Order: sequence, then structure tokens, then C-alpha cells
Amino acid sequence: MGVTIRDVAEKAGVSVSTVSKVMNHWKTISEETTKRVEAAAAELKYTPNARAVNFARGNTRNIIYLTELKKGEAYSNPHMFDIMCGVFTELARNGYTMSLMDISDEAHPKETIRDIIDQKSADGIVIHGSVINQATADLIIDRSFPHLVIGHPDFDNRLCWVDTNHELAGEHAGEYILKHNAFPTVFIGGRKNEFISHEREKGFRSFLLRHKHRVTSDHVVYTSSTWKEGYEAAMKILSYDSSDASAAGGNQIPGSIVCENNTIAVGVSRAIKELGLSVPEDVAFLTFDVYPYSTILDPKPEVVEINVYDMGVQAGAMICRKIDNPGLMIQSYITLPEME
Amino acid sequence: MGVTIRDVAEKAGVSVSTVSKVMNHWKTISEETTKRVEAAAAELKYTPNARAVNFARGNTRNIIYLTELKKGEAYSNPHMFDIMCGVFTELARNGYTMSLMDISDEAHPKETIRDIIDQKSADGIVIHGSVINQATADLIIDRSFPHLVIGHPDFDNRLCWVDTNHELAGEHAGEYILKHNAFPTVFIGGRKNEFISHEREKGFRSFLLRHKHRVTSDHVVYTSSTWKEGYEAAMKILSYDSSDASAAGGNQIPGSIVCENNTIAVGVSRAIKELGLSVPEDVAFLTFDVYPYSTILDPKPEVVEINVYDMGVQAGAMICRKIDNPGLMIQSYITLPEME
DNA sequence: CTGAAAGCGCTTACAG
DNA sequence: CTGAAAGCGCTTACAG
Repeated sequence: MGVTIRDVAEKAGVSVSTVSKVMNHWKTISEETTKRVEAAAAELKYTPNARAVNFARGNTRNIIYLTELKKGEAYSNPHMFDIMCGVFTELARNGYTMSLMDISDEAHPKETIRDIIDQKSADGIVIHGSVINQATADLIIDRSFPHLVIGHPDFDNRLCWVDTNHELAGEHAGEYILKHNAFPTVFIGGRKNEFISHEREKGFRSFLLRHKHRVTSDHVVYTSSTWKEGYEAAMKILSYDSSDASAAGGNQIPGSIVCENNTIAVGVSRAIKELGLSVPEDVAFLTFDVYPYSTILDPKPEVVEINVYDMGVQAGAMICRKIDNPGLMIQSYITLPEME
Repeated sequence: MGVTIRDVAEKAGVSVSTVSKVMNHWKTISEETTKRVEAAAAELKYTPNARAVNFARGNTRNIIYLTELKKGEAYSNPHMFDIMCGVFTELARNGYTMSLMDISDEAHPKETIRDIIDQKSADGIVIHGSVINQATADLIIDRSFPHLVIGHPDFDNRLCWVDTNHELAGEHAGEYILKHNAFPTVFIGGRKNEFISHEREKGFRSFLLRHKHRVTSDHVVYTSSTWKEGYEAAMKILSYDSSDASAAGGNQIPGSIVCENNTIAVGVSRAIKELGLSVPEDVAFLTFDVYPYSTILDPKPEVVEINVYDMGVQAGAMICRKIDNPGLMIQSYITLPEME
């Protein structure tokens, strides 16, 4: 049914190898035969069978993207899918296909990856840091299989990874506050020991400290990242009775509130609205990430946005380089912040 | 480097074909040889090369999922990715891999699909209805390539597709209003000619009509689906001055507001809050889809939820059946609504 | 019950 | 500049 290289060879009156060479643009073929073969191929509407080509060449031209693909993941973790789109686009540009594979604790990450390597079903893998463990890392390193981890693992490792620099994002937030002289400033974070929140807080505070503004601990609030807690924190912060001010050690309504994430910002926005304050005149209002909620808030926060799609593109480019150059070692922070 | 079927054959002292038969559980092999071969395979940690197996069998055991994979798509269209996860899971369960491919007007849908068919890089495709056109449909039908379209195309076709039944979802909304006797009811939709909005409105109104409640046109509002327009519409609806009531032909504050989508619901929620009304006592409040916004609203709407992940699972099952049984024709609405 | 052989559709040294 | 032949790692009639 399908037209193969054989059919083209017959029609053009040449050998199969010659057709192959024409299809691959070898320059040793005479112009005349090239034309004859191309004409035959065109007439038969011949397209090389991609799987056969890769099989003969001993590669797959396929990269597997490993991540959690559970029900609801698209809503709880949309950034991951944006990264995935970035990776995909870059891989396609480099002539690779991309397959998906589910990986989570239940899916036995180590066995999944061992199978990929043994069955040679891909030339490389892109995998999310959140689903990788020490045993899996050891396996990848041991087999020296081309890989790239998105989001650096929380243990010592020799894996190749890329990540966003949340501390730097925190510094950008500090920069905004400084530029608008919106002091004193209050940082409302997630839980104290949460990685991303901690990094953002650290960058924020250290940037301001370098510029002679100390953000004291009583100007940092930890929450469990619900909008309610954000709302309550903001109500408390923004409602200092001016008569109390001197009494409570110089407490005053802050010039700005920085929310570590979108959900907290929902509550803070609601509090600002309820108190009839205007942004940024009465209080500047800042958060991280445009999505999922910042666009529908009123008042609307300023946003420190990280272009994660582009991080995906970078990751895609890196895995391609890794495949061509297995010795390559990459561990880097890629941050493309944009003030929106 | 890799251990092949040959190595196992040598070690076990049998032929390559025998090893193949053992790996594929032919029952013609004696128990004794089976054991010997299995031992050899285990010792060498042999795993068949998946690409070679498929190549020899003449299939790929791969399905390509075609959709838009642009930057930001994960935020603007999270439901699509939830469907994708459902499709993936079901395909994996059936022993298929799933590759992604970008398809959009710029990506030349027809050429992309022609290449897939010609290069035999997949046994079938799952494709989003929004990116399919007549020419592409003709090609697929003409080649009778196994396919499944998610979301039915807006032109006459003989494609296989599945879709959610938005009209039925509208009926569910009507049912809720009827059950809570929350009349009069106002439906705030998107633009009048928008497909989904129109279907939901139709189901809603016809269900209620069947139960002796006519939703007149002045109780239906069309918007361009911004939260602002939702807010303004709700403010107007909910602020009828009681003294005006008789004047304006019996206008009265409605017992319920049904929002056709989440964005409209954001504005309506805000209006209800601002007017100090309580839900559902003063006014019942309903929308469609839990995501992206309903969970963070205050007041929070009731939701008619459609399980699109499960629709993806169904679609995955159907494409597998299509491949085994090419004559199969499927055009159906799959709706698994859940009142949350 | 087992194996030799042809074949899946290409690529690529190698010889001419 | 072109082609015969071996090979990629399996499967599957077919023969014994």
C-alpha cells in the first residue's frame, strides 16, 4: 500500500542506495540522476518512512517528557504545561518528536526510566525535578543517559538541570518597591519553610537591605497560601488605628504589600477593596506570576513575571546539545523576569 | 553496547526465533526452553528494543495528539490539557505511546497530517476540533486514517468525534434553579452567537420551559465575557429600586443569577458582595466549570462541572477501538456532569 | 516443539 | 558517480 524507496528506485531506474542518497542530499550524486529520482519521488508522492529511517540510523529522534499527568494537574499546575509547550516547540524546531510519559511515585519513576533506556525508545528525556528521587538520579547518571531536569532536585546531584531563580525574582520585587519608595513594606509569604516563598523573601529582603532598607521580621507574614489568610493578614496590616501608632512602637499603615503568590494576592486585593484604599496611591500592591489569578483582580497587582515558556525553550535547546555532546554538564538558573 | 535478542539466544543455546517466541508468550514452546530463555534474558537484563519490535510488526503503537501548543495556551485553555491527560492515561493503559504535535493555522494542519500518514509515524491521531478545517477533514477521510476529533467541527463531516453536551449542562443549571425555586432567574451569557454560550442558554431555557417557567429575553443578558461586564450587568439586575418595580413592568430582584462562564462569575460575585447580599438566601448564584476561577470567589457560586478529563479517557479508548476496527463510526456527546 | 530464512524500509561502508 | 550487500533488532510464515 505505502510507496517505498524500492518503488522510487524502480521508477527512476536506479538502485535503492542511490535514491537514499538523493533523499539525504549527498553531493556525490550527479545532477541528472538527482533530477530523475526527484521526479519519480514526486510522481509517486514518496515520503520516507520516518520510523525506518531512524531505526536504520540507530536513533529515534524522539525525546520523552516525563511529568505528572493526573486529572486536574492542568488546573493546579498550569505553569508546568506552559513549560512543556516551550520544550516541545524547541524540540520540533530541531527535528525531534516529543512523547509524554506519566511519572509520579505510583508510576515508579526508576523503573519507567530504566525501561526507556533499555528499550531505546528515546534519545533523551526531560523530567520534572519534583518527581525525581536519589535512586532515579543515580540510574540516569550511571547509564549516562541524555537528560535535563526542570527545577533543581532538592538533594546533591550531578544531574543537568535548569530552574528559575526565585531569589532574583524577589530582588525585582524589592527594586519595584524601592523605585516607588513605597515604605514601609510588608511581605506576605506562604509557609516559612516553603522553598519558593523562602527564596523570594530572601531576595526581596536582601535587595532592600543593600539599599539601606531593613525589612524587619514583623513586616513579614507567613500563611498557608489561602486567599482567606491573605485577606485577614491584609485587613490587620491595613487597619492600624492611627491613634495606636505611637503606642505600638511606630506601627503605621504600610506603603506596600508584596504577596508571594497569586492566591494570597486574591485575599489582599479583596481587603484593599473593602477598605476603600486605592492602588498604588494609598498602598502599592505587588505579586509574582501573572497566572492564574492576577488578571481578574480589582484592584490589580503589579506583577513580577517569570517567562517559564521560554525556560522550556532553553531546556529544549539544552537537551538537544546534550545528545550531540554527552559530556556537557549544565546546571543553571534561567530567569527572564518581566515587569508587567 | 545494548544487549539484543541475539545475545540471549546464544546464552540460552537456542535460536533467535525461539527467544522471540518466548518473549511473546507463544504457547508452542516447551516449558523447559522457556525457563532457560527467561533465565538468560534475566541474567543479561534483556529488554526488547521497542522500536525494532514495532518496526518488524509494521505498526508504531504510537498516537499523535494534535493541538495548539503556543505560549500561554496552558493558561488560556487549561481544559484542553486536562483532556490531554485523560487521553494519555487511557492510551498508556492500552500500550500506546503518545506524541504531541502543534497544529494551528500557521502550522498548516493539512500538510502536518499528510506527513504523519505518509511517514507512518503513528497508528492514529487525536485532534482538536478547533483546529480542523474542511480540507483536513477530507484528507483524513480520504486516506481513512484512524482519528478522533475532540469537540465537533462546525461543518458537515464524516469524521469521528466526541464532544461535551453544553445544552445538557444548561439543563442541569435549570434543574438546580427549579429545585431551589430561585425565580425569577437571570442568565448572563457571552456573546449572543457564541456556540457554547448559546447551547448552555438553550438547554437552560428549554428545561425551565418544560417545567412551566418561561425565561423571557429580558432575563437574558449578553456580554463579551469580561468580569467588568458581568459586574455591571449584575449591579443593574440586583439594584432595582423597589419603588421602580411596578413602573418597569414588574421588575424585581431576581432569585438567581446563572453565569455562562467563570469570568462573568467573577464580576457577578463582586457585585453580590458589594451589595451585601447573601448567597443563596438573597440570590442563588450558579456558573459552569470549577476552573479557573470559581474556587477563589466570595461569594462562591454553585457549579455545573463537566468532567473533561474523563471525556479524554473515553476519547483514548475510542481511538484504540478505531485502530483495531477501522470501520467503526463514532459521533457522540459524552457528558459527565457533576454538581459540585 | 524448534530453527533457518525472509522481511519490515531504510542507511552506509565498500567496491567498482 | 553508482550499486550490491550487509546491517539495524526484531517477527512470522514455513519447514522439519
